[in-house]
Amino acid sequence: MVAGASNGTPSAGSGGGSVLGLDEAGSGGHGVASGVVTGVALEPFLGQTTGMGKRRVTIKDIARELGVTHTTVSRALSQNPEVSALVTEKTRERIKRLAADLGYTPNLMAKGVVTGRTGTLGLLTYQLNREIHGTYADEILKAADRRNYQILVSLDAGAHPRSPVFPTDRSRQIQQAVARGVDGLLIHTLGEEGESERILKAVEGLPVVTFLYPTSTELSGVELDETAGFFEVTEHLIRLGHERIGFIGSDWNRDRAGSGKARGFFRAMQEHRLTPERLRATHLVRSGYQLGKATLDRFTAYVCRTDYIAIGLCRGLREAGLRVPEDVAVVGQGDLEVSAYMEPALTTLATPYEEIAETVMDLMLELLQGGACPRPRKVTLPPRLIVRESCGST
Amino acid sequence: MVAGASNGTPSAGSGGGSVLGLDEAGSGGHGVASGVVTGVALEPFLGQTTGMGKRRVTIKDIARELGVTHTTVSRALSQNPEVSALVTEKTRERIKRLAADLGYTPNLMAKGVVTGRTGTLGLLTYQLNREIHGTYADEILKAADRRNYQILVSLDAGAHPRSPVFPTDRSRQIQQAVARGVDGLLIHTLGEEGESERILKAVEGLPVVTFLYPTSTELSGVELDETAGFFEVTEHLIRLGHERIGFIGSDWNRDRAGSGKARGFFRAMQEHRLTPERLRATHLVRSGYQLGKATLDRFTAYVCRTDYIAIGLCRGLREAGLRVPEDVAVVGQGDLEVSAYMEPALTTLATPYEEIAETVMDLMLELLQGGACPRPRKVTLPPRLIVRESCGST
DNA sequence: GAAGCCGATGCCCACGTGTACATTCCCGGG
DNA sequence: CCCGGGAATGTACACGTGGGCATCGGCTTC
Repeated sequence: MVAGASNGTPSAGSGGGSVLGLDEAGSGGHGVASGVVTGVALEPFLGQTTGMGKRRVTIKDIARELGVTHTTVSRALSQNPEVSALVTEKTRERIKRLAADLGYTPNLMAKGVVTGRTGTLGLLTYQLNREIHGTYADEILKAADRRNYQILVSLDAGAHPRSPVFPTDRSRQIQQAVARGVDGLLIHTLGEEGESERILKAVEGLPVVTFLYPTSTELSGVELDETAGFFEVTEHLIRLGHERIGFIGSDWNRDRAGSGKARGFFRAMQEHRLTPERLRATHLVRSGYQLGKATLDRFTAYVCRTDYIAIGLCRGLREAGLRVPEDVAVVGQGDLEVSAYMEPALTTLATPYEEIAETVMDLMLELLQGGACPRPRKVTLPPRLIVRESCGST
Repeated sequence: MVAGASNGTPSAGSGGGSVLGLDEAGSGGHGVASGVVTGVALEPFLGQTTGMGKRRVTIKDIARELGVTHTTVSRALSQNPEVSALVTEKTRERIKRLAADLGYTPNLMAKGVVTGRTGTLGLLTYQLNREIHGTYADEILKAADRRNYQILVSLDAGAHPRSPVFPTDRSRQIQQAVARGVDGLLIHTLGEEGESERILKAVEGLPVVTFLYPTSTELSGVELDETAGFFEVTEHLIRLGHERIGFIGSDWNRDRAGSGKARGFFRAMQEHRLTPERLRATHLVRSGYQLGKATLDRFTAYVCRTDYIAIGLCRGLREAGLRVPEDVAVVGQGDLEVSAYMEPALTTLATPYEEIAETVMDLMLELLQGGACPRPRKVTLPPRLIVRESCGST
């Protein structure tokens, strides 16, 4: 069935169904049959191996060629300087030379069986086509690469696309990663209360670092200090002379993502003896847009939960006859790629992705070296205020 | 030293030194000294192993407990029905039961050492925070998951962020993935001419499937039939009565991404005896915007290389006093998440991400089973025209 | 009743690598 | 000259799993 029509005469215009064309997109479950332990297969079933390509070069090959034992070769190529010092300078050079000539690459699986370490970490994350999640993944991948670690990515396919924080049971993904032999797990945003316990149970003592919203007290994690960020951004507006400032938060009660942001806003307002007021937006651009058209001149400034909402809000306000930033100030959060290109360019709280990723990796390495899980550590990083045009500088 | 300020009083604009104490944040190369083979370390150097948590349960444990040999346990838990049938129903049940109770998870590394297969594939891709790349990654991950394969992601960190198709030497990433023991490699978009040979050399006979722009004749790949897509979309406009249609393509001569699109457009125009005309946009939204404000009523319809350009164009046209779609029709390509929410909602050529991912995985499995690389196969899939509002239906 | 056969299981080795311990070699001090 | 000692290398085993072959027991078949 694998064969596309590549000729130039396409078949009418797919006009019918949903505008978005999501048509219950199928390609179902692929019939996972006999689960061994938990009812899910951890690995594909590979028929009999048909002698795939040429065999890889091993240390034994090098040893035979040079008339030494594989032990000597192993030592000569060891990453550990103490060990590689055990072999004569001359022999070591001969070995390295031949290894390079033969194109030897160490078999990390074999190494993993022996040492129990693989140099691979599992990353549990959500849909990568979301700019934010994608950026986190990017930075984690880069940070890991700098430390010579590789990343096995597991997508939480069970998460509902509509809600960015939707708890699902990720123990299957965890189990797969563990079986594959990851040294530790990096987890993007925990789900509901029970999840940390489930995770801890599933990983069996493996180091775990969470990021973004790590609520567990038992797991190490890096958190974004949204309270501090929204405090700062609110103060920024107050310094600019605004007094009637509205906060556009989430309408989702269970969404813990909103609470820290609201807290920072409220705290700043109260500290300056101003009355904090809160609006709610469902999600994404459209919601902000409607709000912008409706609220008119009740406020002189808005603090938005996300850039998405801020973008929609700006448009709505403009259509309602208000100018941004001359009449109304708007700030967002997240610093999307488009935010800098908006007119006016959006003032926003940027997430320090790279710093977070670096910290996540540092915590992980710490756990990895510190042996049997020391007390879990929490790190909180503040977002960075990027002042552009949408709140009228000075 | 790792301790963020989590109280509500942020310390001025976070301008000063690094909050984390990472000082000179780079955390550079991690002191990769003695490259073994090519001068880059393939693995992190892990000090001596400090007895990490509790030992995993192995088949030997199960065997000892039940008074059988590990061989019997291995067979009982085998994925291969022929093999597991070798064990008595009763014994098999006892073994499975105990395995479940003990929380046994197979050590896939050990399995990998003996079978030469790991059930892991490497994915070489570009920055994931781009919606398009992220979506490809998402769908590849899902398709792999359905087949019980796991994905090791390598980012082409060397690629320049400005250009989506920037050739860099990815042999290091490939080498790492190979060492880690992937069964095959999925590669997003080849770079310049020489790259396919370099890749083939680096993988040493490992199965490779490329997607999006696979130019090599030696590697299997799944290609998007942009020519057919742009032919279809152009015909669609012609059917709606348009005659003066402009194509907004790339200004980058070396960008092979543009050529297929242009070809489809030109072919459709010529077939209907119309004069094809071509404009060039640098990149992204702004470029389309400027074009929209400038060209005025030279055309009644525009075919844009990407949705980004189409979005900018719409805005530019509107500011120039033209209504979309009443005065001018606009179509894009890519079906971004926002495209459906624009006003007017954008008519566009959607990429069949899921279908592509499924096909990529099918090709890969074919290579994996077919043994020593049969002739490389090419599959070409057409994009799907999604008719919304921006070209005025009927 | 013996030969043959098949089903179930055990024994042993292999995979590629790391490492504790044993061995060899070389050199200097007595 | 002998012996101690350290440096360089080899030997042997381990890691967890899979598979070829041997073994053992019970059944059928003549």
